[in-house]
Amino acid sequence: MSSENKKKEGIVPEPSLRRMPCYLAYLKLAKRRNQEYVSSTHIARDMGVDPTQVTKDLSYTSIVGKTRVGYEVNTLIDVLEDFLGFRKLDKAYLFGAGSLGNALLHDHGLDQYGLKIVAAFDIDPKVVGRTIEGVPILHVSEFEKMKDKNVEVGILTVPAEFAQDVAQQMARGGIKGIWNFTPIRIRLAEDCVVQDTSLYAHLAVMFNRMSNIKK
Amino acid sequence: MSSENKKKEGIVPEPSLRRMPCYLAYLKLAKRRNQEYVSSTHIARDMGVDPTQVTKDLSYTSIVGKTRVGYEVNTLIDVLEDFLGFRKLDKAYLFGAGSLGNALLHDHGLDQYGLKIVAAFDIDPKVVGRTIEGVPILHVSEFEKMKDKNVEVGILTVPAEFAQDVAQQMARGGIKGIWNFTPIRIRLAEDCVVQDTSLYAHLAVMFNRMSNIKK
DNA sequence: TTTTATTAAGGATTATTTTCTTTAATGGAA
DNA sequence: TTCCATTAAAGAAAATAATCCTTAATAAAA
Ligand SMILES: NC(=O)c1ccc[n+]([C@@H]2O[C@H](COP(=O)([O-])OP(=O)(O)OC[C@H]3O[C@@H](n4cnc5c(N)ncnc54)[C@H](O)[C@@H]3O)[C@@H](O)[C@H]2O)c1
Ligand SMILES: NC(=O)c1ccc[n+]([C@@H]2O[C@H](COP(=O)([O-])OP(=O)(O)OC[C@H]3O[C@@H](n4cnc5c(N)ncnc54)[C@H](O)[C@@H]3O)[C@@H](O)[C@H]2O)c1
Repeated sequence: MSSENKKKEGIVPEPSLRRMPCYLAYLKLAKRRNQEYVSSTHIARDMGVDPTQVTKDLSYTSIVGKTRVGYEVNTLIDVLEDFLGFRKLDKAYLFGAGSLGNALLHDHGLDQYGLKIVAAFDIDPKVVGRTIEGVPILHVSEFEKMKDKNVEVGILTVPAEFAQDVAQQMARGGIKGIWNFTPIRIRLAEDCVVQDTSLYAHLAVMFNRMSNIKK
Repeated sequence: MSSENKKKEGIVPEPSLRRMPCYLAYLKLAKRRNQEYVSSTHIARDMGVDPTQVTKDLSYTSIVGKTRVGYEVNTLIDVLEDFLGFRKLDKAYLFGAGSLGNALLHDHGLDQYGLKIVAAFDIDPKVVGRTIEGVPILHVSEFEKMKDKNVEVGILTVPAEFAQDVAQQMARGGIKGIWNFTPIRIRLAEDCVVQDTSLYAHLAVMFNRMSNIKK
């Protein structure tokens, strides 16, 4: 009888999820300052957000705060990292070892946040066969043969015109989550999550806000 | 009498701004297929969004659609690129030439979307003085002396603990828009825009949605 | 011990964003 | 020509998210 509700219940709003890594970063700085407890009031003041928004966001996790004291910093860090999936390391394939793909391959920061690129795929003979930062670049045709059940995340950095096709290929190959850096909206079956991260979109917002200020 | 309203009026909602680069990408593909006109109905169907959302979003620009026909593809591309600020090239400084900063320096895609990194700043003697992809890496102390009025955009890729300080330095040096890749919420005066782009936030959302599907 | 100030948490209210509905226009078919 | 199907655009309604308000708890001060 609650199966229709089940869909909604347990669903965390995207705005809240997006703020959580910010709280995490703030807490890590607080830990360095040897703070044992930190209250939503202080988090909110320091971060320039609303205090009740902080408690609401954190209430989606299992953390319980102490009245008049706040949240235990160490516990909250653990809870958040766990909740956000930053603790376990997900293996990922990268599709499209071009300019942006190369940039991501050169970046070591992601390892600390639960993501490890184990192989890259491309079609350009000039890059296929090479190795970047220890990650082999294979031809996309190799992907079909691999079917590694341990790799569920795919990073999509191919040119826009191939985005939809490659995404479908990824889904067929068992990829369950696509981190999509192209500005294309991917249409796929329900069992594959597509997370859009358009850098251009952020640039567009920044340019617009800048021109607003100049009146 | 309308000065209180002036603040609101002309303000484009962030969700709309974020969708616009997607429309642009879609239109460029349509142009390649030699489509002269494209309607909101078709854009919406292909992209998996609501048709009225498309018209609402596009109504923030100067474009006017033709009843029963749609929008002229070429005009809409021009209008959108102009509206989003992708036409004129903004010069940018990069602060923090570490793993992510290097990645951005190696990436040539941004040039096409209105952003050109002309110099990078760091404090690490191991990188200061070097050149990456033609971009010189200078010591941050050099920034103070430069005061180049033509550079209004700053890219922030320093470790979290220095983010606030470096951001303040940037604002003092005349930077009007900070593209913030750190997970820290920057607190600054009103005349400097801060655009947060936390890759971790997107990862967090993707991991969460993936675990939801697994039930 | 009593009071005070601060807090988490839950519910109510307000603001924002999305979706639905209606209207008027118009190219193309009959 | 007349009708029909499709569209942009504007306004209404619904859904979602942010903010405000209240309550109960409790450390610290008096
Ligand atoms: N470069 C950026 O700054 C940037 C920023 C945001 C988004 N993007 C988007 O990311 C995507 C890639 O951008 P880029 O600048 O790296 O382009 P790019 O042309 O440098 O790289 C694309 C790579 O994908 C490969 N490729 C093409 N078809 C393929 C296929 N079927 N399977 C696997 N690989 C294939 C190409 O050989 C090439 O190496 C584009 O959609 C772009 O819009 C780029
Ligand atoms: N690497 C990633 O994948 C990634 C993704 C998202 C966000 N981030 C964020 O981006 C930031 C940088 O990450 P990273 O992995 O590149 O770290 P990093 O340590 O590799 O690079 C940081 C660089 O900043 C320099 N620096 C330090 N203090 C400075 C100062 N005062 N002025 C100028 N430069 C200074 C350091 O010398 C170093 O070169 C962090 O805040 C991180 O959270 C990183």
